[in-house]
Amino acid sequence: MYRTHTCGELRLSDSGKKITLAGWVQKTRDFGGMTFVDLRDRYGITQLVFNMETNPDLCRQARSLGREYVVKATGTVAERSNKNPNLPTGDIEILTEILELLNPAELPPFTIEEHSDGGDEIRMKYRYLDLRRPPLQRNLALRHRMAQEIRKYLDTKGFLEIETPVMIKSTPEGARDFVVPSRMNPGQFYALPQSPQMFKQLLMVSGYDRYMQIVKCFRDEDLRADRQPEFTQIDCEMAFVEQDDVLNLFEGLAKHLFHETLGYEFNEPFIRMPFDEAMNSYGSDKPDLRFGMKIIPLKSGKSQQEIIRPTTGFPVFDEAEYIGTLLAEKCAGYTRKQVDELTEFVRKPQIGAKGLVYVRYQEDGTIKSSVDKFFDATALQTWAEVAGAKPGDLLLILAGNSAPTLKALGELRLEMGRRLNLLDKNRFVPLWAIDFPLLEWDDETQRFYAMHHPFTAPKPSDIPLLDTNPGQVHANAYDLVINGVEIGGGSIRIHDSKLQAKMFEILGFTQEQAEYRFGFLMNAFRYGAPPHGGIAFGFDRWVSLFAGLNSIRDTIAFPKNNMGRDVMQDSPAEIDEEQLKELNIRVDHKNPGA
RNA sequence: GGUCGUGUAGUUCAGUUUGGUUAGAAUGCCGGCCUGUCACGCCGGAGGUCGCGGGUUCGAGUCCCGUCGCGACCGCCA
Repeated sequence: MYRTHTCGELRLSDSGKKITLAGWVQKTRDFGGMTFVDLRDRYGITQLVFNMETNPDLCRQARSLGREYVVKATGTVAERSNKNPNLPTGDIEILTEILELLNPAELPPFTIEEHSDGGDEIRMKYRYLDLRRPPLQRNLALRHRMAQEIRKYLDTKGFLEIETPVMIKSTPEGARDFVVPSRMNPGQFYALPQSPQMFKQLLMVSGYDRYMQIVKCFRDEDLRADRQPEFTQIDCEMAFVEQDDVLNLFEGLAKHLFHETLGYEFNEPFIRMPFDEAMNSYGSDKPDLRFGMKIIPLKSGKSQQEIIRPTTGFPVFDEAEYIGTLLAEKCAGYTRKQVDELTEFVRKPQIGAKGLVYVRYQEDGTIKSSVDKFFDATALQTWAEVAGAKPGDLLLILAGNSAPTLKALGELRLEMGRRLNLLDKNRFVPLWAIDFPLLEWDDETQRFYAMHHPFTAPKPSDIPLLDTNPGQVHANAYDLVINGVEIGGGSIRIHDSKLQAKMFEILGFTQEQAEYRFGFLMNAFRYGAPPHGGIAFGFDRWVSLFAGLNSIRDTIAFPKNNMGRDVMQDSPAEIDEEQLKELNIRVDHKNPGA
């Protein structure tokens, strides 16, 4: 028997028990006359004690242990004379009688403790060592807990977990596919699913009216801190439901998860915010509602609003399609340097604003701005009033074309939120973003693309617009957003094969193309498809949000870096000529000799 | 495809702005001492292809060119 207990469970009440522990040596503290060894497993740390007087041989053996040696120790639980209040097992120690070395260890390249001294790069290379650290173990345990609670909750709601294939047919829309060659079908390829979208809709046709799956999905696109080439979705679909049914049920799931894993309660229903409002007030379709600071329009063609009048000789404003401002409360005291930093921030190519106009509503009631040359005090006063500014506040104004300016204001709003410390990691403000546009126009290819995916149902009242003004059609689509993070999204689907055919037509598919790619789905819809809809959540993101992480990498046991490489395995890698031959594949390197 | 940051001891970093003696610190590691530590302490020691290649120079960690790795972001991600 290797152990009778774990390293995290023994307490004062176990005193006198003869026990055996097994684990890794975290640290030895050698005092000459006596030696302490911290023994670690994933449950905790227990101190072993060795005394030169009682057993010199054993004590010398303990001294020789190195970090991360795997050992087994048998002894008696005893109360410590010096207790350690920082350790759950700190009231006791093990008077060790037998010490068995199960396996020595090479010196690890970084310290394996709560806070390692190693950087990201080396910890990724030795991921199996990093995973020994408590923070990683907590993250993976949280992930496990959440997966269990998701299955538990959805099971009580009658969902069946059904697996769908991983090798499927490539679809042209959306992200790039990862592709798998077929040896038995030379020249032909499977694709890995970007999501089980069509399969879950087919399951609805097949009568499995509540489906769920925690499933890997694959997208061959450039990566970010919150994007991996393979990631996990909580994929769900329901038949005979309307949008409200879906939102209500999965709001229940979200509340269940918050309650069970964080003990966090919501007493109010989640806010439901139309896409247009999110864009106009927050410059984002995933607003962070942990703080206010809404965007206030000062000039907007759409709303006929024109607080800022022309005739000023200030072309930046005169020529702007849109002018908007943020009210930064109590920031009138910002120094020149701070304002310059903000200007620099909005001028970064990623943000793309040309410049930043500020208006200080000073404590003494006077107003100062960077455009005093062009506007008199009365004009500035009007802006301040519209923005609801009080003495001591600062207005930050951007101008330009509507969409990019709103987006830039949204980024500036988040930057101010960070600077003013308004982003509390322990507070969660969810919302449902609803009423998304069905289609997005792409200038480059001169065609519409589905904003969600091509199976999303238009709002029934907007269907006539499909012929006259497709860009104006709204969809029965929705996103769950928490703290500015898109946690999940879904839609009510088209279940009518004629309407689906029309969608493909609007998206520029010929009938043949649609038939080739989606024929099986359209066929299925002819045999009695129920009205249905669903949602999919980014499981990795949800875990990282709950764990308070900025990256999803540490919610995944073996993640890839931002080039899609596994630096531990060193994958992807070349394969043997023999393998290629079998697959009828010839590699045409862009850079010969690579 | 683009922007920005970064690469120096096992590890985390300083040194690079302004080229100049033997490249430092902390931590880890090794040896010695130490009977109540738990960030143990004290004494001693080892440890460097300054990412790689080229160039400028009497002289390059430092300047220039190229290249590679890592990270963040924009584009992209239905």
